[in-house]
Amino acid sequence: MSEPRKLEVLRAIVEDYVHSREPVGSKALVERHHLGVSSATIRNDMAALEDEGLITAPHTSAGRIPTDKGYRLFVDQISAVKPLSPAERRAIQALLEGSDDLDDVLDRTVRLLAQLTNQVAVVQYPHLSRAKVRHIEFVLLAPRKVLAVLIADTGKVEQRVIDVGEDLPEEALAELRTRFLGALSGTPLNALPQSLLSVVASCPPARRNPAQALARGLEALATSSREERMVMAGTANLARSNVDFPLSIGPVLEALEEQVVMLRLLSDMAADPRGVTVSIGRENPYVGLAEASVVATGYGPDATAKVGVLGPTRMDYPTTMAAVRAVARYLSRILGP
Amino acid sequence: MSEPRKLEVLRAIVEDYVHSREPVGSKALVERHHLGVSSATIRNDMAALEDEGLITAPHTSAGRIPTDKGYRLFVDQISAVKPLSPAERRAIQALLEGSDDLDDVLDRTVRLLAQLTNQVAVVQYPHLSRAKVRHIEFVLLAPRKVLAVLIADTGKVEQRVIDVGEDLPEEALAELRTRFLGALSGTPLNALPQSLLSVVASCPPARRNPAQALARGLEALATSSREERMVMAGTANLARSNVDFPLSIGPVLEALEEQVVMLRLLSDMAADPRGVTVSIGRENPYVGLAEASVVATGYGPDATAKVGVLGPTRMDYPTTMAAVRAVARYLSRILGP
DNA sequence: GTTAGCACTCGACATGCCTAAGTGCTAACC
DNA sequence: GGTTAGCACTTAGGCATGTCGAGTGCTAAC
Repeated sequence: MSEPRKLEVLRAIVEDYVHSREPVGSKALVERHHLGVSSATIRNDMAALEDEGLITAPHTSAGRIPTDKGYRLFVDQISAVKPLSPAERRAIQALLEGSDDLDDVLDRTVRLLAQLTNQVAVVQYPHLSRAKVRHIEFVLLAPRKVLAVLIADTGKVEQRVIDVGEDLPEEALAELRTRFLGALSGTPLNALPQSLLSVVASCPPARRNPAQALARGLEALATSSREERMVMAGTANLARSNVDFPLSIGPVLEALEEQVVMLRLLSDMAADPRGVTVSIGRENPYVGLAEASVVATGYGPDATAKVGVLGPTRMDYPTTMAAVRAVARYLSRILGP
Repeated sequence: MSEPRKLEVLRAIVEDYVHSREPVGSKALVERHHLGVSSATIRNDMAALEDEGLITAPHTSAGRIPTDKGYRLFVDQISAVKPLSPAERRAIQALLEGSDDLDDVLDRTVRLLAQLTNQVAVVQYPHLSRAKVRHIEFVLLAPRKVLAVLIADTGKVEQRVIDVGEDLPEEALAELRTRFLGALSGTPLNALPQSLLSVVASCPPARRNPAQALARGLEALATSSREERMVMAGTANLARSNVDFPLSIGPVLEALEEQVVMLRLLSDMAADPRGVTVSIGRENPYVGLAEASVVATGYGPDATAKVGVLGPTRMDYPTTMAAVRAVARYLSRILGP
C-alpha cells in the first residue's frame, strides 16, 4: 500500500465531497480521478485512512466523508493554492480605485470577499500602533459626564463618555483640555499611558481627581480601541449553505453577533508560514462553530489586524485561501504607504 | 351569521396558529375556545372569512391560516395590547441603571428587545436636530486627503475623508480650521448649510476651492449623519424560526445586511395613533421581506428615530407590540432630559 | 341562522419491496 | 507484499400501496 497514493486518495475524497456534498465511494473515485488502480485497492486505502481518523462513513455502505482531521491534513500537506481567475483579480483591482475613507475601504473589502467566496467575510479594524495623537477634545454632556474624543493623525477617531465623579464647570474643563492637548499632542498612542501620568501629576491638586478620570478614559481609548471593532458581510450566504450546517445556522449567527467571540477567534489564530491560517471545525474554541471553518490572515503594516472568511467545514479551502490571501495583500497595499 | 362572532373566529384562528404554527380547523377551534356554537357553524364563518381574503387553506382538507390581510385586521381591530410580565418590566427597568454612553445604551437596548421578543431587534441612532457644532477638526492624511471631524455638543462625533482636489500645506489647513471653527462654533447643525456658504465666501480666493470641498464634506456630515446608522441584535433568532420562512432566511438576512433597506423601511413607517406601527408581509416595500413583519415605533424627543422588531408574519403581535412600545418609552426616558 | 350528518379530499404515516451504491473479506494473482 | 476479482452483506432511498385522521362543503332538517 503506497503512502503517496493514500494521500492522493484523501485529496480526491476531499475534492469530490466539497464539490458534490455527498459521501464519495471507491468506485466513483476511480472513475472521476484516473488513479491507475482498481476500486478494491482504493477500498483498502480508504479503510486505512479511516483507521487513521482522516475520513469516516456516515453509515454502513455509504461513501466516506473527510473528518476535521482529514481536512487539516488536506490543508496542511496536500492542497495547492489555486490561482485566482482573471475576473476575480479584476474585481480586487477595482478596490484600489476610488478608495477614500478607511470605513469605506473596509466596507467594500468585506463585501467583495463575501462575494468572491460565497461565504461570510470578516474584517477587523486595523491596529494603529504607530499612530500619534492629533487632537483631544472634551465635551461636557451633563454636570458630571464628559465626552472624550481622541483623534489620531491616521484619521482614526475614538470617543467615550467618562464620569468625572464631580461637578466640573465648563472653564475648568477647557483648562484641562488645553493642558492635556499641550502635553500630549504628537504622542504616539502606545506611549500614551506614561505621558498621561505626568500630565495628571502636573495638574493642581484641586483638579487632580477629574484629571485622573479623564486620563483613565483616554488610556482606555488608546489601548482598547486597537482591535475592538470589526465589520462583516455575507451572512445571507450562510442560509444558502443551510444544508452544510446539519443542526442549524443559529449558533453560527450567535457567534457572529457576539463580536467579542469573533475578535478573540481571529486574534488567536497564529500566523502561519504559508500566510493564511485555517481553523477547522472543532478546532475552533467556540462550540457554536464546531461545524464551521475560519480562514484568516493578517494585513496591514505589521499584519496584526485580521481579515478572514467563515464557512462550513465542507468548503473549498484552496480557493478560499487564495481569495483571502489576495484580498489581504491588496488591502495592505491600499492602507500602506 | 353574526359579524362579531366572525371576528372572534378570526381572532381565535390567529392566536391558535401563532401558538401552534399549524393550520387550524373548525373542530379544534370550538374545543379550545368555548364559542357557544358547533363546528359546522364555524365552518360557515370560516368560508365567509376565506371569501373576504382574511384566511386561506394551504390545501383542500387542512385547516386555515391567516393571510396578510387577516393579520392586518387582527392587528388593527381585534388584538388588545398585552401587558408585560413583571419579569419583563424588571428587565427593562435595569436598562435605566448604569447607562453611560449612547452606544452603550443602544447596544443594551437592542439586545434586550431581541431577547424579550425572541426576534431580530433594530434600533436606529437618534436624530439630533437640536445639536450644535462643538468642534471641527481637519486632519491631513495624505497630500490631498483631509479627514474632517465634526463634534456636536450632544456628544455625537462624525467623520469623513474629503478629497480637497489640490495639495494643501499643513499651515493652510490650520488656517482654514481656525476660520471654520471661529465662524461655526455653536451653530445648530440644521443651520450649518447656510453658515457654511458665508464661511466659504469669506475665504481668500486662493483658498476658495479647498474651502468649498471641505464645506461640502461638513454639510454632508451634518445632514446625512442624521439617521444613517443602526444597530441590531438577535439574528440568531431567525434561524430558530426557520420553519416560518418557507423558502429560506437568506433574503431576510440580505435585507438586514443592507442597512439602507432597513433604514428606509423604518423611516417609511408612518406614525400610528396607537403608538406602534406594523408592516405585514407583502406590505413591506422590500421583496425579500414578503414573509416577514416589522413592528416599530419612534422614540426620543420627537420620536423620529425608530426602534423595532422584525420577525415572521406568524408572530405574536400583541406581545411584540407591547415590548416595542415599552422599550421605546424607557429609551425616550433615558435619552430625554 | 344553526346544526347534524355524510360523502369526499388530501396529507401524513406505515408497510413492503426493490434497486443502487458501497463495504469488508477472502482467495487468487503478479 | 501489494493488487485484484468476486461475492455476500448492509443500508438509504425511491416507489407503490393501503390506511387513518383531520378537515371541508353541502344538504336537509331544526
